[in-house]
Amino acid sequence: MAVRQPEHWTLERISTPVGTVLLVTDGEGAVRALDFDDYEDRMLRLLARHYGPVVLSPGASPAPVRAAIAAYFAGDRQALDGIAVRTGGTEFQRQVWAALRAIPAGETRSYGQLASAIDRPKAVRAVGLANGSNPVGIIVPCHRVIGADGTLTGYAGGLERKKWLLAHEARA
Amino acid sequence: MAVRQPEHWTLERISTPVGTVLLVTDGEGAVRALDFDDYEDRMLRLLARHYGPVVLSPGASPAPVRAAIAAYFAGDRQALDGIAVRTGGTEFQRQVWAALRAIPAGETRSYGQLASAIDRPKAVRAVGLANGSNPVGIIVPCHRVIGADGTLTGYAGGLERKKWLLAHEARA
DNA sequence: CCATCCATGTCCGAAAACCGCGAGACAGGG
DNA sequence: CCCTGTCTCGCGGTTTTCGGACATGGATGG
Repeated sequence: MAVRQPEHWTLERISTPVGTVLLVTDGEGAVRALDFDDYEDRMLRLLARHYGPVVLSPGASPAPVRAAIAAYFAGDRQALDGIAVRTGGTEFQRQVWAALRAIPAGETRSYGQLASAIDRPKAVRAVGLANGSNPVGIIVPCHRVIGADGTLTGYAGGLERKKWLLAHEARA
Repeated sequence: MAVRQPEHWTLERISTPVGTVLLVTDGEGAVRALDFDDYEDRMLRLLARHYGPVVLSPGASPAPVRAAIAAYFAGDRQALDGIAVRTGGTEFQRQVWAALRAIPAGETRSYGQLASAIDRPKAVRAVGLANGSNPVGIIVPCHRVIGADGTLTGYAGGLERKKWLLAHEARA
């Protein structure tokens, strides 16, 4: 690792029914990270790993992004679909995260199904790992992946939130 | 490791008495790398390590830099002193490389002396290593460092070139 | 004079550990 | 039987850890 121009991005704290979230957007308005504020250190660690030194300045996110998030929590399940997201990560992780966005709100998939979707039917645990290191929570819906037997298994923000999000998407 | 805006720099091939050299300069005219063309792959590897993906476009270097290099080979020993150099690397490596530029042309230092110069008298081998991974040959004069007993020891461009450069600086 | 040992920072490759899984085997309880 | 819970094991990408190599040189002991 070494010296490199640090990235300069914007950080906004947004209050939601599942708690305050941290939203990081870049100079072009794309979302780089979204996490819960009680896991702030993890988010920072992840950003550092993917991009090296990063400078975050508190400030307002692009209006379309804020609007989409508000709409989602207000009940518009598909409001997040149009948001531009840009991530680091390995080729494999990007594939997994891309596949996540293809799961429609209101539905779920098992880890195995997801693995098959990216043509690596046996890389089931690896998919779990990649899922767990998704830097853009909620928008990239890692919460829509559950165990083959229907168990919620795990969630980086706590199972309560996973449950809430799934219920929210089911009722809307 | 991961995605990151690639840097865009200029690459020029320059013919010299010690063979063709590759000169990389950034948008602000600072030298980022200089190596011999028979070690091109090593230079690219080093750039990649320090900066991540880098795009090099063949083109002319800034006039002052070219002039300085020409003057140096024509016999003006101190012509390289004013050239702006910017490097990656760890804190330790940067200290070593900075100390190198302080060695006047026509003189040499031992690895031990160099180590003492940066206040780490025992980090002798480490200095050797840092020396060997100097990305900016000739301008940052790693060739002016020799063994405590006067042996030339090693040089990333081959001992012949080290010998030639030292003789050149001695005779001018 | 020669052989050995050690300090020191960094890189690189190999190996091991880690897991947000899931299928199959088995034992109990109704 | 059927359903459930528990255990075991293989899966595969990523991260972490560890050990060696090195552009040296001074001290020590034969």
